[in-house]
Parts: sequence; C-alpha cells; structure tokens
Amino acid sequence: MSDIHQILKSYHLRCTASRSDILELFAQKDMALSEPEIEEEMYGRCDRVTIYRTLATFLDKGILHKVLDDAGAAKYALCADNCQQSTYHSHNHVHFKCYRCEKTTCIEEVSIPAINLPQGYLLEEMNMLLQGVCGACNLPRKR
Amino acid sequence: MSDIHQILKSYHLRCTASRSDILELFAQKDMALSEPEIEEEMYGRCDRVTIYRTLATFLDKGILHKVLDDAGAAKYALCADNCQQSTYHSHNHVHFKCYRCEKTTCIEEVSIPAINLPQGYLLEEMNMLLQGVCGACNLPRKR
DNA sequence: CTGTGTGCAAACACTTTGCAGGTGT
DNA sequence: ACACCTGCAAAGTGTTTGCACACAG
Repeated sequence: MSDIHQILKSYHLRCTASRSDILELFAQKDMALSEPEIEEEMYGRCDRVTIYRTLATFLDKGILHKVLDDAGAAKYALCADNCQQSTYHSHNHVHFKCYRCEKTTCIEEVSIPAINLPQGYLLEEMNMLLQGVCGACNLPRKR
Repeated sequence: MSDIHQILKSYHLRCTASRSDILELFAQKDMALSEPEIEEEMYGRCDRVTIYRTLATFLDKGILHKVLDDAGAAKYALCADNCQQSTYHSHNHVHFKCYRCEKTTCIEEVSIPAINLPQGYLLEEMNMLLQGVCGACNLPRKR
C-alpha cells in the first residue's frame, strides 16, 4: 500500500479517502495550512466538517501541530519525525510567515533558544512566529 | 483632566467614553484581552462594533499590539512605552499564557533572543508565546 | 457486522460593513 | 459646524454539534 496508508495505520487510524487526501496535501505543500485553504485544495472532494474533524483527529494523534498565526483562521502543520523524541511532544522549531508569498513554513534548522522565565513560572509549551520575507521571495532579480 | 484623556490626546484621538473606558480597562487589567472579554467587562456600556473599531484604531496608532493566541479570538495588549523607541515599532518581549488562570501577560523582563535565520530571509516581526503555569498560580500551598 | 467516519443542516462564535444619527472639538 | 464616532442591523467568515447513512476492518 501507499506510504500514506502506512502512516495512518501506524497511528491506529482507519484509512479513508478524506484522511489520505488531507495528509497527502500536507506532505506535498510542506507548509502550514488552515481549514479554508485545505477546503479550496480539495475542491469538493470532502466536506468542510470532515476537514475540521480530521484536523482534530490528526492533532490529537500528534500527526499535526497548531501553528500560531495573527490572521483569522487556525493553521496546522505536519509534525517532524523528531517531535515525539523528547519526553513530551514538543515543537521547538520556529515558524516563519512570509509577507509576500503568504506561506507559513517550519524552519527546522532553527530551534527556539532557551528562555529564562522569572522565578515560579512553569514552562510547558513554546511557540515562535517570525514574519518578514522568506528566502525564495527575497531573491535578487536577474537582469 | 485624567491621564487617559492625556494619552488619547497625545495620539491625536478624540476622547470619547468608549475609548477611555477601553483604554482604562487595559491599564487596569494589565493583560492581553480579546473583544469578547472586553465586551463582558463593559457590560453594555458600549456596542460590540465600537469595541472592534476602537481596537483597530488603537492598533493603528500603536497604543495596542496584537498578541498571538492559539484559541478562538484575537487578543490585544498595551504597548509599553519603549515600543516606539527603535527605528520601527517592535514588540520583542515574550508573552506568557497560563493554563490555570488563563491570563496572557507580557513578560517585559524577558526579551526575545536573537535568531539566526537561513540566508536570504528578511526578518520584520517576531512573536513568542510561552504557555504553562504562571508564577502566581504556581505558588506552593500554605498549610 | 460493528464501530467509526462522513455529509448535510443548523447553530454558534468572531469580525466586518453600511448607514443614520449623535458627539467632541 | 463639521468631521468623526457610535449604535443598530445585517452579512461575512471560521468552527462546532446532532443525526442519519456509509464504509473500513
């Protein structure tokens, strides 16, 4: 069977058309996606509600993680393989949102630096969103 | 006149009841607030739409800044005096959201560490959200 | 066959827009 | 007096829930 099928199986999820389509979309696009964006890409192949429920399922299983965004809709991205490695599921990489191409991507190479919180604080999750112009959009123009 | 009045005047804004109420609320609460939260605190003293428009105005003038959040509604917080100091308006402090008291606060003492992005990236804005248990909620219980 | 996933309808929550009337300066 | 602010109504978007049917295992 396909990779996708295997992945779903490994998370003890039934392999349905919607689930493989959505998972494949994330793998292809390699960027953070919101439900409306997914819906557009699916072009009626599955219902909006199914997308929301699938996102919730994937989030729950640790296939996806939420990505912070300052716009209207919640975004999600594939977890890297090493997400599960530490004691608890963590995503200490940085997300970058480009003002030009509008894409939000995970910068796996950059990890979030350590932070010294004031005494008494208990840190459980860290998220960092950088915004600006990405490498691809910032290329010098040829003449 | 009151402080609030002075502040509004300094931003070239008319001093209206809604504006001073909302600005005062932010000053009192000293935490990030969403429109629904503000609406509740205002208890009918002004319309929901006015709150949204006031938030937009304050954001535009640099009185408030957006605070990232993984929940439903957008949150806003007062800009510190030093926001305006650098060449362009920046908020390189960390935000902390407590799982217990649900408050999101600005940790002014901690600034976001420098990040080395891959070549070609142009950084314009940085946001960092930490989540866990805040100092106040994490106090050891007395017996 | 059975439990889980899906689609549809509807409700809910957050946010924006248009317009008429009110208010700060 | 005039520009700007506010309230109301309505519509636009994002998200959740209930229920009947469909389908994977």
